[in-house]
Amino acid sequence: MAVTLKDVAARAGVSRSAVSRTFTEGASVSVKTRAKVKQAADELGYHPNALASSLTTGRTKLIGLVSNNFHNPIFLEVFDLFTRGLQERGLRPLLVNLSDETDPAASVRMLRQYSVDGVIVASSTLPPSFAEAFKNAGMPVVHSFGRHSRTPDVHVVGIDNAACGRMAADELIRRSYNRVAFLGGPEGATSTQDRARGFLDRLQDHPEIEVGVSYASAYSFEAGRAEMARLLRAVPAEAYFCGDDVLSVGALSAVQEAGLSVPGDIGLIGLNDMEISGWQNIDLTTIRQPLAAIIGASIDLVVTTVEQGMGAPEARLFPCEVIERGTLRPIS
Amino acid sequence: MAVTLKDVAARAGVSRSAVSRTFTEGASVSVKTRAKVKQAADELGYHPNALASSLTTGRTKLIGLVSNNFHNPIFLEVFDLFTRGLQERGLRPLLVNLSDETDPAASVRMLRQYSVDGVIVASSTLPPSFAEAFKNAGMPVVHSFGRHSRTPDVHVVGIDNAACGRMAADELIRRSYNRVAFLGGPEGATSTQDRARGFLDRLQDHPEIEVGVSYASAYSFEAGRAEMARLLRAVPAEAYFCGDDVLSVGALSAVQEAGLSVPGDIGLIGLNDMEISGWQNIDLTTIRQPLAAIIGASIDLVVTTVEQGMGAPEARLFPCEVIERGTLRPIS
DNA sequence: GGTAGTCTTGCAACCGGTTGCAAACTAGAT
DNA sequence: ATCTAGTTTGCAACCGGTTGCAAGACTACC
Repeated sequence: MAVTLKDVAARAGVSRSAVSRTFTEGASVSVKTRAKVKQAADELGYHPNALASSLTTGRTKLIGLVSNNFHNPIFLEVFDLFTRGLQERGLRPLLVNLSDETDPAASVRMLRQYSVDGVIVASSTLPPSFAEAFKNAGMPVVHSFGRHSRTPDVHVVGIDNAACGRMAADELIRRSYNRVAFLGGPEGATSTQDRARGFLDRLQDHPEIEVGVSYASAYSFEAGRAEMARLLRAVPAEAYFCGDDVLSVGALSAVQEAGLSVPGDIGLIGLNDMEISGWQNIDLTTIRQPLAAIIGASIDLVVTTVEQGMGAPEARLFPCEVIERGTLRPIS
Repeated sequence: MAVTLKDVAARAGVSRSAVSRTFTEGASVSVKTRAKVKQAADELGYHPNALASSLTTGRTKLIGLVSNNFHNPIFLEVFDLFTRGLQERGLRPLLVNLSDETDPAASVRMLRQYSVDGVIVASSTLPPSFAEAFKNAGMPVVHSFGRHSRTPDVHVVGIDNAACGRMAADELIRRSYNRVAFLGGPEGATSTQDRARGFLDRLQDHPEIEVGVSYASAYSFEAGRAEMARLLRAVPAEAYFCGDDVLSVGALSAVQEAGLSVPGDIGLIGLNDMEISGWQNIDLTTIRQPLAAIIGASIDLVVTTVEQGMGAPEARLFPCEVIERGTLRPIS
């Protein structure tokens, strides 16, 4: 059925090696031979089998793309950028969904069986041990959206979550809110921990401002809505920094359902700047993660790790910016 | 670096064939040998290389998952369901993003190079020729969310778009709207054409109702918003059937920006029931596609095609249901 | 103990490529 | 025409597995 090297070789009247070399960058073939081979290949519709060649070259050009975030709309953008970025570099994403997994072992095994060249773990909720499991199995790995650490064990690309927390605090301080709070994602997520830390740190300099902290059970609309509804039953803060846009939208919904207005009664600032946040009927003030830069850097990093081996684990962090829309009151 | 058959064979004191057979379902190995091999394999941390074995077996367990829909939130759910469904069956999704592609040739070549066992084209906007290109290259293929046709050229799984159009029309008729309209996606998308057809067909039975049709330039929030804004500058209909939820939300935004209310001034019914549509601050009345059923059937179909070859092309269509929320006026 | 039938096993060839090596060829210099 | 250096080429071994085949081991039965 499929056309192989041998067929092309026979048709072009050359050896199999000649055909192989014709399709190998930088191999030694004469112009004449190459032309003969090319023509025979075209006539037969031949294309080299990437998997067969991976056997000898040790490269599959397959990159495992591992995530557990299939409910946060931001991840559709993430997948879009990853797949395009990888494709542009001639790499193929092998997608692994570990929504239900708590143990990396199965994924490690699977990606080893497919001899992926490298692995990108794209998640802000998976613990560092996941990425490390891949590293320990000898695979080049990058943790995107992972935790910033001074001494990372694997390459990490993302944002400085604590800095974002401070940025959110500054934004609320500038707008003279007197009672503010952090509405985080799951308490166990490192991203939430770091954002909370930065937020609270900065507010320590302002003892006149009252500060609260609470956590939603997940990074999801429903969790944000439920937590805000709970908060509204007591005396709510004047403004909330939500640990993620999807939480913000949930919170926004709860506030509106309670008959209160945003930003009139309660101010909200999120984090991520997902596409939906810019929709005019959401119009969320938020902190934008430079997604494209993060993903570009993740791919670069995994590629150089594949090519040159892993040097010292690196943390590449990108600065965020406040996107001002309509959910915080204006600066007075 | 990696542990191979040979290493295990040496350690267990058996031939390579024995090791291979130990890991092959239904092969003939004695209990004793199997035990020896298993132990040696465990000690060495051996796992068979899936790609190497694919060379002889002709099966990679790789399924190409091809899409161009990376901006409609519904597709995050789609990817979630596909990846989980494939994983459960021991298959791996190789993701192909052809957002910018107009020509299937490159994707066909690439998926052939990786010897995928089958291909799933998941898109309601790609023309049938894309799926056919894979079929013509000899790959088992299923077009999910593709066009229903009495004589399909490839397997198609999805919904009966014309029936959905009729369903939307019925819903508007039941609510006694006198001036209704279809607000479609891109005019070239088969899904939009069919939905329009069903909608208009049904309304032909009601000559007393005034009917309009217009098209947004894409299945996107912004396109829906722009088109609705344009419509509002003239005399708008009383209720719109939007060809997709993401269009509906855009339209909703435009209506609200114009200072009008939904469903007070204008009614909206969408199609898809994406997660966001259920968010309380969107609360969109819509027609739900049974996503899980469609995706399950797509996987089943591609699997049986891989195993038994492609019989007559089949169209599996699933019924939709109206999800009543808050964007149509109550039945009077 | 002998024999037929069934299991198990290793050999060797093969899947579709790549690559080190040495032979064959080419071109240039003398 | 001869020699040298550099290219091009095919052979054969290899990547990590699978599998048809025939020989060897085992079981059961007479």
